[in-house]
Amino acid sequence: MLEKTEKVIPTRAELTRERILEAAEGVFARTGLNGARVREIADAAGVNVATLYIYFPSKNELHETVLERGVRPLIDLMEEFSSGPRGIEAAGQLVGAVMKHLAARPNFSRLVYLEAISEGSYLSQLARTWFGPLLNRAAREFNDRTVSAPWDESLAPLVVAAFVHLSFGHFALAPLFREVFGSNPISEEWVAQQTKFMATLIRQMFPEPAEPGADRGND
Amino acid sequence: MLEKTEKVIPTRAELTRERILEAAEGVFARTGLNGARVREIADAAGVNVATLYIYFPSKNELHETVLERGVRPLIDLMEEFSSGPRGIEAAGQLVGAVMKHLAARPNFSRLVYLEAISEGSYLSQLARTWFGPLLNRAAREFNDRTVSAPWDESLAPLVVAAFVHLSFGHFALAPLFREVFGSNPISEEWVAQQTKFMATLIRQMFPEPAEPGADRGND
Amino acid sequence: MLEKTEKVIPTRAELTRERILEAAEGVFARTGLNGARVREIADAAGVNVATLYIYFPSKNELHETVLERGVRPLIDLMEEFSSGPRGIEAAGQLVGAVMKHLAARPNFSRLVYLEAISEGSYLSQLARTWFGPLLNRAAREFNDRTVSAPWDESLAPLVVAAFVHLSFGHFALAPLFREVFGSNPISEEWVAQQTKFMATLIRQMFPEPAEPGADRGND
Amino acid sequence: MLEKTEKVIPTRAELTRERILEAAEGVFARTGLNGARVREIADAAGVNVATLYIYFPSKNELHETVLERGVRPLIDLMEEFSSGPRGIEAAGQLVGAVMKHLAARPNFSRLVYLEAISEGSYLSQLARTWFGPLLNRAAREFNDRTVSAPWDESLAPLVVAAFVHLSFGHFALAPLFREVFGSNPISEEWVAQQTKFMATLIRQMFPEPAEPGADRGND
DNA sequence: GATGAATGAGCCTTCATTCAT
DNA sequence: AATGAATGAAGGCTCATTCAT
Repeated sequence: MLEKTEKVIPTRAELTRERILEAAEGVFARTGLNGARVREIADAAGVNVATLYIYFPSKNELHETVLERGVRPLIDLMEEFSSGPRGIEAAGQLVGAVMKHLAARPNFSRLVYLEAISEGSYLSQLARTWFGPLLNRAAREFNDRTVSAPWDESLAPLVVAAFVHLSFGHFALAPLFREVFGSNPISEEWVAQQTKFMATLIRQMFPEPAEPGADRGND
Repeated sequence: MLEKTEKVIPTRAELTRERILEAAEGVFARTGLNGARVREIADAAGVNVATLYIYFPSKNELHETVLERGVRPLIDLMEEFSSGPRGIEAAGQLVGAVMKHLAARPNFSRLVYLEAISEGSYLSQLARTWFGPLLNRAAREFNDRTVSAPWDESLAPLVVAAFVHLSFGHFALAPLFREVFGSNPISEEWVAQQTKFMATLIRQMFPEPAEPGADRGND
Repeated sequence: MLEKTEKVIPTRAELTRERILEAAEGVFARTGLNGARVREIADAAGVNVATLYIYFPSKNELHETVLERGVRPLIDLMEEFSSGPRGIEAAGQLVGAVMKHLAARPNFSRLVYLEAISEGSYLSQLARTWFGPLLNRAAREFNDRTVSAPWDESLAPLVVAAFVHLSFGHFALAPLFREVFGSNPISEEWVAQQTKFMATLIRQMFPEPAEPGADRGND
Repeated sequence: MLEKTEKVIPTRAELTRERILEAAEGVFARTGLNGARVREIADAAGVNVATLYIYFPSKNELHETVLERGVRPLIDLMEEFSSGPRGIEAAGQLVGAVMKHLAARPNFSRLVYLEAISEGSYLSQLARTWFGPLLNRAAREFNDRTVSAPWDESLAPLVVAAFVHLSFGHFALAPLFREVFGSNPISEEWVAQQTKFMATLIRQMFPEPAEPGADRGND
């Protein structure tokens, strides 16, 4: 777990700042940077608009801070795992951890998608600090390991991208699938199933024939 | 197919209308409904703002018309396939056709994602007229057919959703992956690979070992 | 009556022009010059907006022409009477004739009021060509004739103004009184009564006890 | 009387609001609701347009508030008089009080006329809350009292309407009569004369035969 | 530190007017 | 003579942002 004991008593100002960020995340996720109204964020945070401007110099910077606040835990996660062991097990655990984090902040996935679709100014930062390192490392690992048809080296980017689609996309497109299937993709059960689904896919791609006794029965 | 020979000479007005729709699709895809500036759309279409309002009563209705124009071909596609044969081959062909259509209109995927993320007013229409019927049918077919572990019935929604992620998401997230991998996901090669990847996944899920002679060679 | 036999066959263009003027009068009366929409006038006249601009160079000039068209008969009326006999009988007849004309074009009274209230550009023209000559002559005549208390010379402008209020105001304020009294001031009966009321006022102000046999029967 | 001592120090916001209302009354009176430019009102009030919209949600509602602000004193006046004594004296005093109020706010008469002519949305409210009660009561009183020819019951609405014409119309048509007679109807002298004129008319209509020595010779 | 009040800039929309057919 | 198509110039209204208290 992360250090929860350090920040013992948050200042009143820190609380206000946090409330604003929380409110902003929701509004940005729902309406996008352009559609978001500062007034609405301030109202949702329970503060005056002028107060909001004491904490953040502009709507754009607030938006950026919201994104930063969202990736930071993911970066921590990645670093944690990148120093740990590799292999299918580790991959599965990373996927699980990411899914858990995204489930805790469903708005973040939407923010990332909005940023990507609109080619926002924070996109390249996102690519550089998280998606880039993670996906490239995963692709390398995929290539180091893959052997059997039908998978081959050229598929690496697609495969790792697929996991982004299945994780972030799961939360970003949740409203669509809720409408289509009548049940909420963000519910614990669905998230758990989606996580399991991704783990299954990993195992399907890397049969791990060498390790007897493990992961029997899948194809 | 539908009459393509009747509308030989489009009216000047029809051309203008089409130009506006085309321009609007691009702007909406890049900035979302809220962020889109009518002025920018008009400029991109090469018409005066007032002209735009001769053809469309409001920005919102223009947006809706753009979405309608995007789904209609997909609906046609679905109907065409729903009356044809079923099976893995057909599924693969549908995936291919959809990918081809999405590749031809990369903006449309973005529009769908934006609509889903922002829970726009057209989302339920999208769910009702296309995603709903298609995905539910696909899920049923998946369940009719699946047998072997690790796949089971409860996975059906996730699996069909996965194909949405891999197709629409491929185009919607293109800017991110371009940044990450340094090459353009919308390029013909990548689209072809992604299509093949999805077909591979289908075959992996439905091994079809029993039916000799059927569905041969579709890879 | 006025020459109706001269304009035997009006040109098609003349008819169009007349239709536009007629429509414009209604729209201007209801919404004022500023509030009037050229499109609405054209629609009411059953012509294209561009057509309207063939007949009238601008909305303002159309407005002015409408006003001109409205005063011209009144000017004729005044000239007719100014060359005729004077006296109470004549005054009563003029009032009756004016009321009849205003009743036939209830919109015109409104236009005059709108022009006066907004101090429109045609107001001084109205004052110079009609209200001025008529009211000043009437005031002079009032002074020539009045004798008995409580009326005295200084009241002349007020008295003649009163007749403007009671005639033009009757039609201009018709919507208010319709609302208040539940019956339509523009109806024939009410107009007749109002005319009679004004005649009574005239007689009250100028008792004419000396002239036996005069002013008989006009009540 | 109402508490005039309570609101000792008006808020800054209250002052701004009042400034806007004052400015709006002038602009609306001159140009009508349709012709009025919000920008012009704001400029006249010395505030930014956005500020205006903090106080009033729309131009229409501002207009309505201006009208309300104008009638309220008249309603107070009416209530005051309706609980007092009746008779010619009282009628004369009411007329005088109304004239005084209208003279203090000459724009209000114009607003009423514009609303009546354009059959605005506030007209029926005006009719219900002020003109209706007042005129109907006056008409009843007229009928209760009148006896002698040439006045008879059916004239009641016309007679009370006449007083509206002579009071409100006096101010609404002021620009016209200024142009015609070369002197300003809104000047104190003219207003005083017009008030006296109306009082004379009242006395003419109700000779008050009981009081010997008064108003001899008219009828 | 927080807020009520205010504003410049800009956005969606409409309007009077023109042009090509 | 008439019209469908198009436009420059506002107009009403909102928004991100600032200032005085």
